[in-house]
Amino acid sequence: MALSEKAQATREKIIAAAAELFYRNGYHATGLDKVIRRAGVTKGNFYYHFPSKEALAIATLDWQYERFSTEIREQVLSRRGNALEALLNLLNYMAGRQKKQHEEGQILGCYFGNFALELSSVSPAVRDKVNAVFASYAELIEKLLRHARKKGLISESLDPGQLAPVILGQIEGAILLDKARHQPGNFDQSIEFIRNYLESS
Amino acid sequence: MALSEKAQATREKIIAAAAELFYRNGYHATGLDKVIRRAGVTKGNFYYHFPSKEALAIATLDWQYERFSTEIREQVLSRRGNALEALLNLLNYMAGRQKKQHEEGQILGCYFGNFALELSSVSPAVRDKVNAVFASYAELIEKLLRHARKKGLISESLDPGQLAPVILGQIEGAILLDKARHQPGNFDQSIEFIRNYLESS
DNA sequence: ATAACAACCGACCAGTCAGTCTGTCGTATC
DNA sequence: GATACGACAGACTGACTGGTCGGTTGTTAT
Repeated sequence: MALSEKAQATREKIIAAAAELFYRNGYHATGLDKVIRRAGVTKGNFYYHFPSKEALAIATLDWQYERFSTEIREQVLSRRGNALEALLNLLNYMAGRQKKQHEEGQILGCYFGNFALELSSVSPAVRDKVNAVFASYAELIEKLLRHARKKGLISESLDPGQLAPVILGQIEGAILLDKARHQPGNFDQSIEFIRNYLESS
Repeated sequence: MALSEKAQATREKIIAAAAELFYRNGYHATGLDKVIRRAGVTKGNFYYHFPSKEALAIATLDWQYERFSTEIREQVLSRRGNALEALLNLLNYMAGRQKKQHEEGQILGCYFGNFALELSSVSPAVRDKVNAVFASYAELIEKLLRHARKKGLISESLDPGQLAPVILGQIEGAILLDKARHQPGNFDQSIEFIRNYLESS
């Protein structure tokens, strides 16, 4: 088990390096050699841990999902406030990430959205994984909307089940536009729009 | 000029082949050899017309923009109806394209959105081009909203300049989600949402 | 006829791609 | 001390990458 811990650390080093490079340059534009050099690992070692580059991609998706989920849980959902505030805090938190990236040089977008567009028409495995991630986030939004509705924070006429994917799509689209524009702004505007819609329907 | 016409035809053959392959498999996943084989053209001929693969990508973006713009103009905007109906027709027309793709096998998404996410953090030239395309579409939406507002079809309280990018983002996001889900549906739901919002604000 | 040039041909290049293979090292078990 | 195995090393493969280059064609102007 002592060795297994070291192996686990190696595995994570590879995933972390790959996630960074995939995020920055895209999947196809990132060679395996770059990944293993950055991870400080050899070819043989890589293929001991992963059967293929595609498997690595999926591992990074799982890893990022896990990281991002706990980040949200700790930084956003743990804060006190009602369900509607929690939802808006979540959106603002993500917008803040965008802005931070912009200050650091460039907006890299949504890790899952990037993979969705680059690979989902070419790799079913990646598509399924990305899809599961989106479904999970839509579910979170739906849950918050349901709570908000139950507490009377948003109108009874709003359908959380229908609204949640719309909001998720709005977010992904705003991130895409901000990445293309190389400047944040669409995201904030979308949040403002959603907030206004939810509060005045 | 007779030769120039033939050369122009060759150039367009290359662009058409590349656009199809880039759309289907992505930019990096598409080798130049595949492009020239599909276009029925040789390597030398290709590099006579284009200085690089990146330049080809930009040419396809221009080409697709031109094609799609005239398609919209002829199929959607020429039909009679007020500005609000025109906007909704436009959205429904795009949703119809999605559905057709789905019936043909798989949803390929938005050509510009795909490039935006795969290349805009890596190629400034592509980013600028995609950005110009988005700006143009946002402008079209804004124009329709302004007309609709002037005619009293939508509320005075709605700001076309702010709303247009939000709607564009909503569309791009819905397409992304549909592509990831391998199934249309989000697009229609988004249209329904937008329609409802515009008519009842 | 010939010169000039636009358009095209395809062999070739160095480099990179994902992936394979043989082998080694350290540790744990017997 | 031998055996076994998990973890790693890295040279190597063949296919493919984007891109180059010397040469050929077809047409047009002189």
